[in-house]
Amino acid sequence: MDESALLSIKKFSEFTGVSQSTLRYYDEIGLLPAASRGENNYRYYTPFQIIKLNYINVLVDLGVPLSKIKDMNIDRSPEAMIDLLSQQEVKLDRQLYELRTAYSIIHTYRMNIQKGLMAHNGLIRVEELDETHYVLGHLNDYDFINHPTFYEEFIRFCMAAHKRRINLRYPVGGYHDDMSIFLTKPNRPDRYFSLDPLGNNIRPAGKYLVGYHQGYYGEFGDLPQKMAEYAGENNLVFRGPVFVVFLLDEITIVEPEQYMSSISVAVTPKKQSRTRKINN
Amino acid sequence: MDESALLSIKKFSEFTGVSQSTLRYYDEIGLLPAASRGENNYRYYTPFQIIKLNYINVLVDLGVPLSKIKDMNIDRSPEAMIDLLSQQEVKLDRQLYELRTAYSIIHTYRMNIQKGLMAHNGLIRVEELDETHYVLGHLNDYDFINHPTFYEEFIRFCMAAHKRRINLRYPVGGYHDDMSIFLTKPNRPDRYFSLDPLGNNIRPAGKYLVGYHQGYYGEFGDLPQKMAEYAGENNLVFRGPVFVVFLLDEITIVEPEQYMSSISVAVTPKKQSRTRKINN
DNA sequence: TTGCTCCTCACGTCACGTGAGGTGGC
DNA sequence: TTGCTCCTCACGTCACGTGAGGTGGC
Repeated sequence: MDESALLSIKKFSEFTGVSQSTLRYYDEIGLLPAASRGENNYRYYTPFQIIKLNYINVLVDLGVPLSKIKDMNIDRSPEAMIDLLSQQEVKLDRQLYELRTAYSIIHTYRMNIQKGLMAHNGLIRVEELDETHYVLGHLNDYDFINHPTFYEEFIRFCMAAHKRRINLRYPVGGYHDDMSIFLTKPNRPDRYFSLDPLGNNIRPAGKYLVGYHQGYYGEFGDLPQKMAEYAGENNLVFRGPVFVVFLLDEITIVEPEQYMSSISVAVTPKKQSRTRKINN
Repeated sequence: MDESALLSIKKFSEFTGVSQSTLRYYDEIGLLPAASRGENNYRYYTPFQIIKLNYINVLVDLGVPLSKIKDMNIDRSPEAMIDLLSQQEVKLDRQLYELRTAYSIIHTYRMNIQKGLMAHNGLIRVEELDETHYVLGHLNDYDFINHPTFYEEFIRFCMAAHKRRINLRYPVGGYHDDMSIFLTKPNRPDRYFSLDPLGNNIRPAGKYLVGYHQGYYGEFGDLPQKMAEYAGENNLVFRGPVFVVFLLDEITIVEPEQYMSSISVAVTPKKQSRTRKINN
């Protein structure tokens, strides 16, 4: 190949799509030194180096650090390359897992915010909810301290969560063993839970009575009673635990009075002759 | 909440899983200032700040820059949060695409290297190959320059590839229109191609005669003739283009004499009475 | 005196991007 | 003289991690 085929850094950059500053950097660290230097100290590259740079780009895209690429450059072999590829694949697996987690966090938060925006204070209605996974925290103990409030037990839950490997990246809510307990002590959930999609606990799909309340954590006003009345009027029986989820909280709202939470509890129709539905 | 509940930086770090240096950094940039400073200038945090930090962690995990989190902290609203989540989702989509590409590059390279390691010079055999996608380059012109070789046309292909948006991250090979052309000019492929899985061209699944050659690019010795002889002896007819793929090349091998390439061409049994298979 | 927790300050990281200020040939 | 391409050198980036050297109370 004759000298006339030498490429200036501008041409080389254009042919490869790699910026001039990157080429100078690769030259500086010895990863891809210019083939020669002109009298004016200009860098000149051979077309052959396009292939070399291309190979570097492959490894860069795979997330291999430049220092490792340099090492591989000197000491390469099929076996070493297979090892390197396998190592990178493990890293990619980790990244993929983190990506999936990020997607599901975004999904969960966006759903909650949207529900919060569409609700209004005191709204009560029956909703068809999908299956939801979650992680349950420890039993709350409201006697351990002189002034045990909803919020302080919640802090305790957060403090314990890290040790118990509960993922607090997902929204957290209050869990009452059943509706009668919720009615007597609405601001003292038996436990807290995290809406982790990888959690072992499952809230099954089905009909739920959902009430929405605007205001600070754990203060529900007359909403619990209203929900009980609603159920009575519509011949619904409460089944299983009560879930309190914070749809709009300090993450999105400045004023605590505008926080929005939802209370969900599974319901089934009451068995009685008036409904003519004895065999359901 | 009384003062006794204040947490030293060590405790706060333990409860949240965030390192002390990170906490000092968040304090420094005003993202999460310590609730108070002791007489000895120690940082003290309130348990309430666990929730705040937790919220910061969520956004950090989503890839939001700290400066943006700080802005959101001051000026938050459900709508702003939904916007932010949607923006991050677009970024994640991009990352996911790049991850998938990286996986398929690793897969392609590893397959090639493994095939190269298992082959030996002069090996010829029929293989059942899967469907493969690829991108075809321009028609090579061996008259444009005084000394046109396999390698120099390859360089031209690389130089043109970037402009034609051909992804050179995948392995590249030589393409001959059919076996008769390959037999007359084995070192002058009609085109080059890139093994891009997103390419529009498809090499269908089926039986291929594959020959392996050890040596420098474009020098195949008597392998083309041997492949033709093998086909004749085994009553095989060549169909369609010939693909030359570099299994072991400068990326993995130091000595050019040890490069390994494969030549693949589709084959079908010759229709003749001796095989008693007239109706296939 | 030793050990512990905390502090600040400075520097390193990684792969470049971005000027500032200068050169050499048309 | 102007315009173009190239050069080197220094500094910035982003989110911390890692010492060095010092403090304060038991």
